[in-house]
Amino acid sequence: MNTEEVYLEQLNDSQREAVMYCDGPALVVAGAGSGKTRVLTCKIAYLLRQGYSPYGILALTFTNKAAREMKSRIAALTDESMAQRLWMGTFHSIFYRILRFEAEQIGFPPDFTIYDSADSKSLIRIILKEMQLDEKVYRPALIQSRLSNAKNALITSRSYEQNREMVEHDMRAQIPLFREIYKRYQARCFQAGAMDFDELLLQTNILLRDHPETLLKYQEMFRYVLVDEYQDTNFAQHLIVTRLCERHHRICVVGDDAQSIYSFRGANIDNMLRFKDHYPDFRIFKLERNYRSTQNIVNAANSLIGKNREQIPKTVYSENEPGSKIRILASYSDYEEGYLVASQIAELRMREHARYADFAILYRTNAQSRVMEEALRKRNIAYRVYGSQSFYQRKEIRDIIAYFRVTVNPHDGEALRRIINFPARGIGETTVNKLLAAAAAHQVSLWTVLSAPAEYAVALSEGTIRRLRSFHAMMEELMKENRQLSADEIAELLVKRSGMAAAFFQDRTVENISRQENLQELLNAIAEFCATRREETGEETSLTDFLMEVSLITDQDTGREDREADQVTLMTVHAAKGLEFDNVFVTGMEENLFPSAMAKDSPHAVEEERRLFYVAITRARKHCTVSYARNRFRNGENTACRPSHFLNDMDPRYVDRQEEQPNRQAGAAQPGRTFASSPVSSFTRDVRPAPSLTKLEVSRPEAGEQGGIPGGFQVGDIVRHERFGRGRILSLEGGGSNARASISFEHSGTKSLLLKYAKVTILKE
DNA sequence: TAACACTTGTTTTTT
DNA sequence: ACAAGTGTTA
Repeated sequence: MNTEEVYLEQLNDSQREAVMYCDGPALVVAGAGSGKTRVLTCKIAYLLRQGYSPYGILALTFTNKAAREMKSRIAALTDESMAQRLWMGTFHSIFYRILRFEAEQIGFPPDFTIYDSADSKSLIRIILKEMQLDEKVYRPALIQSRLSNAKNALITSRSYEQNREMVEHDMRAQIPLFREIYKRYQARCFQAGAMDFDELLLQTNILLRDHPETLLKYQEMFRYVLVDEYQDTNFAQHLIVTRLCERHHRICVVGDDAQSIYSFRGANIDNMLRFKDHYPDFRIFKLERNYRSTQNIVNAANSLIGKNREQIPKTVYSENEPGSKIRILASYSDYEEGYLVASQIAELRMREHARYADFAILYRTNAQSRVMEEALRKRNIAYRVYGSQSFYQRKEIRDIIAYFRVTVNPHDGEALRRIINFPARGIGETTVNKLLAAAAAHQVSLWTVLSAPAEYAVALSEGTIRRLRSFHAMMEELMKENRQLSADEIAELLVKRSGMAAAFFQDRTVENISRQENLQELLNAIAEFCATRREETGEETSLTDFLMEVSLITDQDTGREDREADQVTLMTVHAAKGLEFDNVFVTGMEENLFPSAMAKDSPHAVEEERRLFYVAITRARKHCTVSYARNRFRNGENTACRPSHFLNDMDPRYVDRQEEQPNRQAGAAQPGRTFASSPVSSFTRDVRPAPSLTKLEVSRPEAGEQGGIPGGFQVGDIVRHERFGRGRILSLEGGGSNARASISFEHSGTKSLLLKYAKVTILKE
């Protein structure tokens, strides 16, 4: 190992093996906090050192943010230009790029734009209206998810009609016309030169399936393929990867089945579980040592996930300090929960000299952030809420981006509809409806009708025609100028010409000022983007290029991390995946909230919720607190809640339930009250002693099994246990991870403890 | 056509 | 509680 490969020394054995095995398909099962990203980045650096060209490496990540982070870590290991040249990004962004390049082959214009889910929903509603279907029966959200499922399964609108299973399902679900909706939806998207997220993956598959020479080109181009978060890939993504690697088999996928939490988006753990079927010559690497969390946190999380049936056997362990147990915080109401969490944060911060930035409050649904925010504000605790309404979801930003889209691709119907009368220019609903009807009747785009209303027999008043013409002329002019200008220049022009700038200047209300600021922020972002590209590549950035970046940006990526800002982080558990914090509060642990009520009747879904809870707990490095409320304000009314049964899924040995308060109802706390009558006790009663103890032990790591007693314990040692106090070791039995000690405690009697878990320290030998 | 009040549904997570 | 969609009025 030469000095250049010094980074390999920082890896543990299994990490290093995973990094250095490059001769065939590799499946890396990476437990939470096991250094997965490190393995991926080191592996890419290693490949580069082995002589792979950066252009020959395709690395697919789950979020843009993850890609950015990995890039910068690779840049640190190798150099900036290497990292820059890698094909690294999300499935969607990489294949958007490729599809634009190959657009001709799939019959799309190279400047095709992206419909985000709001666009796609609004298109669905237009189609429903057109077909005169009742939105209560054909619920747009349902249609949308069904569309997505079909596309993820690679069922095109044409094959859908021939798919008996699908069609019969729709009959039963009382939506027999779904296939017609699908057909029209596809036709409209095609006409608009637009693809939704799922279509990107579907079309990529079609491209690779129907054009063998193109497939071959990319197979040879991507000499090595890596996929992060493989457990979250759906069938369409899985198939793309399979196709790209089917010749050379140089593939490495990394994932953790225990953290698969996106099945609602079509993610399928089977992709990971069946990796061996696709690549019989594969090797599996398990990263089982958790470097992130204390033993208590890891053990509690293990005991929880042990309740799931479907999983790859693995044994995550920690050799960090035992740490404190998972604390459970019970409160009377969501309001009180907020108060308690805020107090705990303040207290812990003082005690541990922590920063606010070391804290995270996690919840199942975005709606829960409100109460927390309120509580934090009251205590003057700085915080930052992630998700909810991201920058790119704001109306003014969406509007200006719609202008960009139309400039690049005027047939983009959803974008055009957004801006046709914004800012108001006298083209009202009636007019738009007439244009839309004509477009549908003649099977052309809205823009085409707008360009020549008379040709499509649209009856309009003289004034309306004039206004349409003026709008049309303005857009044409912008499109023309766009050919000469770079993205930042045209953007600025657009803001002025469209009248948006003026509209926000009209009256200086608070909202308008904020809108203006947002607009300015976007312009700054574009300018920065262009400047960076100019520096890096020496080339000008077109509006199309910028749009490509921006269309696939999501909340997850907007995390413009002010690492400096000392703020508590508030986010959903989903959003927290991949992150870590010293102190984590998992809130709202109640039945029908976490696990979600939606999961109730599907064991599958409950397991996914449990994995979600697992993800939540394993974000914590030092302290993890789990809280629930007995009453919660939901959907405009107060609802009584029961604690989540997931709380009982954690082995009580790693959980501290002493905060358990007798609940305060009228009649108040009676310490001696019979268990059966109290709601609290029904909870307490469920705390079975070490329910899965034996199972857990059996599945513990065999690492060091051959060794003797870990920790150097000997019979006769005086030890201290966090809970039981001082004691003396009477005898030792077993070895390695199964080593047990029988300890006689001064105050708590004699107990037999599994040394792996027990928080025992030697006082005197 | 636009502004306003009213009604309605809706909350699970998101590339 | 809230947002989005609908209907009513000027």
